[in-house]
Amino acid sequence: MLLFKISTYAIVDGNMKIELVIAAVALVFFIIGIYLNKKTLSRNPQKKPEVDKNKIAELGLSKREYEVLVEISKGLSNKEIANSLFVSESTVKTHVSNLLVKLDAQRRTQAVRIARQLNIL
Amino acid sequence: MLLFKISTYAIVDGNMKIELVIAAVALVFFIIGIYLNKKTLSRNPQKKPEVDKNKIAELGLSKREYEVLVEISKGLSNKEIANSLFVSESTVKTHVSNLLVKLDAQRRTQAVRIARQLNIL
DNA sequence: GGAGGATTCATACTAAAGTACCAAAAAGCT
DNA sequence: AGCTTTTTGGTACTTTAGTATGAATCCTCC
Repeated sequence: MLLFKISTYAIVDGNMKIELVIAAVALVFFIIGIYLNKKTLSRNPQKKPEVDKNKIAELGLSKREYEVLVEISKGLSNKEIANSLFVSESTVKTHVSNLLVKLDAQRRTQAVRIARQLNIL
Repeated sequence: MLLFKISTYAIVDGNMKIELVIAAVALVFFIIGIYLNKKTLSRNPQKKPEVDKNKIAELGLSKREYEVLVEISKGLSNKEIANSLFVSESTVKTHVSNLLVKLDAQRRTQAVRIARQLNIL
């Protein structure tokens, strides 16, 4: 609107060709159109697959169980997970077992797949 | 440009307010700007994480080995993979072993993770 | 038609994963 | 403090995964 007013004044002053003024205004608004459009599109660019905390709670996954799940998805063995979480391998196995039941999975690989589909990874 | 010419003629006919003409032209080009921008952005909308066939070849993964890899990523056991590919479990094990070496993975879960990072899944 | 990779399968073995069951701390909650 | 869930860990066991090795068949390419 401001730009529009300015262009109007330019005409009132009136020593330029009208076509030029129109061309200039058109160009300016053309660019503004592109600019605004790009901005709105980049504001929410991609629906980032964020971790769905609600679903985690819904499944009854405890904090520790979820941590183990994350480590599994990294491809770690039970022993490696035990080290990274500072617990025994027995503990990890317990968590894994419970986790598989809650995710309705038979294997850890399947657990990862299901977890991905549920957007909790 | 066509639109521009038309608007010029309208002025030559000259019985409308100049401000209105400018406003109209501005609006039209504004919309055109948005439209064109949206079109170019939707032409290549999202860099879809497509399977990188080159990388598969680069790793020396055979057709069958890759198929096994895909089944692994679905969370299937060796026995289940054997059934789905109509081969024995022994064969699957062979493929898995070779596949792990080529992907430089120690476990199938790790293979899946690496494969994802390489965009071959 | 022979060379070589791919696919198939087997046996025998080791390692890892997973189950079942139990039980003691630790942490939260009211 | 008392109750509940979580976290921890153990033993014992079964199952699955993975390795090593060897070998037959199939396919393709030259």
